[in-house]
Amino acid sequence: MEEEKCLECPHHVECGGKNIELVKRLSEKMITEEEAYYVSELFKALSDMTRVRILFCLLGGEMCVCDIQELVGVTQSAVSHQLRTLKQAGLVKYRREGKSLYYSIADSHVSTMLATGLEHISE
Amino acid sequence: MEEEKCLECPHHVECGGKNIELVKRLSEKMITEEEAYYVSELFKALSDMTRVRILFCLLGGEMCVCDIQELVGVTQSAVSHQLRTLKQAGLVKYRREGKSLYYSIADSHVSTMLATGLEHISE
DNA sequence: ATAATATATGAACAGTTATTCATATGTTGA
DNA sequence: TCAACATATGAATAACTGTTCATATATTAT
Repeated sequence: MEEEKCLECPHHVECGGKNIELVKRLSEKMITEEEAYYVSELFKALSDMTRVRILFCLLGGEMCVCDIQELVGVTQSAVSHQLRTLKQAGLVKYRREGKSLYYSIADSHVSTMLATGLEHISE
Repeated sequence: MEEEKCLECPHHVECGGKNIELVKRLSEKMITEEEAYYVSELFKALSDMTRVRILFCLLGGEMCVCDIQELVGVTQSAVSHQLRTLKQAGLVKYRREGKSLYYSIADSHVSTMLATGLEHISE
């Protein structure tokens, strides 16, 4: 079999070369490094058990920090640190009412991701 | 104002006590520790830039390791390690064809989560 | 059987992360 | 202004994670 050498990606001659077109096509409309970074940062905010539990609390409606602390069962400081991470990732928002801060889910994407994640592990 | 002491959660007398009912109701149908753990592990698998880029590659269809390596631009070893993480999280599956292993997205939940994540950061 | 190719794996190191502790900030009522 | 409460923040530490390097396994062709 007369093998034709591929100058651009010689590797694929070895690999069979079948996917050269696919690879080239995809690499053009591939997600950018920047997008991939932000997406991974978003999921990183969802990658901790305490934060997941906080978010599932908030699915029931807005809640102040001390109530979250009560439900999740970790220290005030830990909750506060984690809420900051969630806020920075755009997953929660808050409003002040007197001495208390009421946190809530930022938008419907968050609920969707949590629901989909829960579905996925239930299989 | 005559304050009534709450024996169960004295804390909430200070916090206003408004949310005692909410907290109690939610804590019953709260996500379990086990579920929260698995959900967080799932998102942890999505929390790395390299793995996100791999998954977005695979949205275009199944692909062998060397093609992924080409598109993502990291070493073979790194791709392989990350594919293992993705496989363990149930995010990808694979089939063998000759010397090559063809990886693909495990199910529609994965595409949903990626799409929702990408939407979320685009705002 | 041997060589070449495709992929996986284990160990090690550098970088990152979650919690804890102590303390600071902001709000309310007296 | 002061005390009490609700929450945030900074530093420190222990645990975890991703990459690299070297090597192992599996498949195919000769």
